[in-house]
Amino acid sequence: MPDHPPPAFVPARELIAAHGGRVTRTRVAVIEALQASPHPLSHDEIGATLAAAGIAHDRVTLYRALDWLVEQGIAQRIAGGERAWRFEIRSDGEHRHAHFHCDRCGQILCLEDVPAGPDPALPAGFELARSELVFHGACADCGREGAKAAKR
Amino acid sequence: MPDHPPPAFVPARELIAAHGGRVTRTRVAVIEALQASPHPLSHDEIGATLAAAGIAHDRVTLYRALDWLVEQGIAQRIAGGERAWRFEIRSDGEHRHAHFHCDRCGQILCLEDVPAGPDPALPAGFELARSELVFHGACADCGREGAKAAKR
DNA sequence: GCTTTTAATGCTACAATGTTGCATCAAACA
DNA sequence: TGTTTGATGCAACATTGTAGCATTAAAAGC
Repeated sequence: MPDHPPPAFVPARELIAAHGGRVTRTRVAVIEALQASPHPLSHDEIGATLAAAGIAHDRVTLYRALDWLVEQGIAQRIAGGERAWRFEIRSDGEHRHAHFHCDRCGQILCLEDVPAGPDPALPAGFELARSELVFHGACADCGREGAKAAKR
Repeated sequence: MPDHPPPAFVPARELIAAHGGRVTRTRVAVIEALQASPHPLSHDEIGATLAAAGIAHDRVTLYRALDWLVEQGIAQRIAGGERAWRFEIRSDGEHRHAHFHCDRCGQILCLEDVPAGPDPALPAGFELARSELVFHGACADCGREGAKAAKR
């Protein structure tokens, strides 16, 4: 179903070094996991990926690695329908796009074709840093099964 | 700063009864708190309002009261920059508008003039339930103080 | 290659937010 | 007024995220 033409990503090691950070197992693995995924990943999912790759890691370390990536502009956060954040890699020059959150399975996917929209006219004194456009509903897989236990 | 012309809200008791729910202190107070606020309130803020009004309440009860309001379409959730949800009353027939989240003070306010935008063309099989357009940055108050401890 | 420096890591402990189960209470209705 | 059952209040727990600090190892200098 993911129909992304895989972008030519900058190698993780270069990306990290270019931002003046130390190239560590954790960071490399996190970036590669994000790059390999067609949709934004949660902290939990990334942790599972690292574990599957046999890379020992601590919950806190992962939080901090992700914080650093966001801080550096390498990755970005998307607020899903739950409390947890999702993360996706920020390909340089890529346009900001909207996201779709499936309220049943919780999956978030990128709507590459839907731009995040124009900047609004904000009241005086307000500074705009970024915008988030998230659509909610049921994805094709969940929608087919009819309205089952759709909470929230 | 809030420049809302206060909408003529349906009295809380009627609103609850119209949805087939029991008219309880908690629900009435929650609805009135939301109706009185110019911006979406967090669970915590609502709890504080109830406490200030001398209405005994339990954390869980408040969660459930809010769940019910959302379920009934009386209120709606907005995902802020933190984990916690914000709630606002849904005036009937009101247009969906965007929100602004101040990354410094955490406040969310309504951008009444900014529509939530047109529905996107979703892949086949997808069902759209609602959309959320949230802008992030610094509000006028926080922006004036310059970039202090602006994390995330 | 070896040493030094300090950024990252991995613990532990904790805070905040939200959920589940169940006994009790009280709103609505006869 | 009594009955029914939706709503509440409590306790216990789950999840997500943060703070402090000792230890490790990446990178730079020798």
